Amino acid sequence: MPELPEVETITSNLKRGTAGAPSLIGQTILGAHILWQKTLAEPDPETFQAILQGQTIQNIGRRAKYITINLTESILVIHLRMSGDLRVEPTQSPLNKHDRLTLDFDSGWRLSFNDTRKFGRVWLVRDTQNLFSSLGPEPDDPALTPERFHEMLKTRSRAIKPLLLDQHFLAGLGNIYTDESLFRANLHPLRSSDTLTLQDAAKLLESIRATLALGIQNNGASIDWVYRGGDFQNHFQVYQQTGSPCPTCGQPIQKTTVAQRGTHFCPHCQPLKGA
DNA sequence: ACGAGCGCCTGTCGGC
DNA sequence: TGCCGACAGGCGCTCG
Repeated sequence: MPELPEVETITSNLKRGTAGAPSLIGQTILGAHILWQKTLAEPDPETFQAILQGQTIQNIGRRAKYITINLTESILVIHLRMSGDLRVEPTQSPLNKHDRLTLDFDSGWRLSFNDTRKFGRVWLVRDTQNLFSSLGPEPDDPALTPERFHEMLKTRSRAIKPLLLDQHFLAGLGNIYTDESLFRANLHPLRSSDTLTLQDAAKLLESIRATLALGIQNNGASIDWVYRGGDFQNHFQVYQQTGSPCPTCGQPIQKTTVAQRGTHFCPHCQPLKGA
């Protein structure tokens, strides 16, 4: 499910609260329930429960596609992977199908990690250094200038789509926002990264930022049965638009496979140069 | 350094 | 209707 905009939406909902649930800031943890063992990456279940007990949520944030929940003495880190979701509901309400891990708070509310495909992971750590040290920059980092981005692209010789999907290169993009960003930048998904000019790099960076901002503005994208509440799927220009006319030129959008991922693009607006 | 293939999982959809 | 393969918003691993 989630790429940066969806994770950002979920994070800010937890932090600010919603119409149906309070903010988690200030809530104290009574206990944890682990319903699927492999969801907990570290530490072991006993240590996890013992450490969490009695800790209070101080802050909630996001780094790349990770959600960070700062507690009194530890940090709870959550990655939703493909199908994960976080829900805040009354402790008395029945568990949902595919709930994998839950936290009960003293306020009578519960945070549940629901994850159909069981790919999601939860860590409880002292600090996030080990988890985050190899991540690329956030796309909206002001230090990421067009010149710097151009340098990063030039030092690699890789098809641009798999490179953008690589979280060690740039953090936050997934399949949807990569396809949409490349379309906006008029770049073919197989274009080799070291052939981009400074102008290409600047346009790509601007396209990534605009696409992510639009995604966040629309609370992310809701597709299939997984994530609900977002509207960005109504703004897709190429993703899942196979055969539909390109919004710019009218030629049919094509679908191929790049890096084992479904890839949507306009062959006319995104011609392949320097593959 | 790079890309391909696969594993991890459950659910949905289209074709027959 | 039922079965079966393809596919799905992610990512870490091995291999060549």
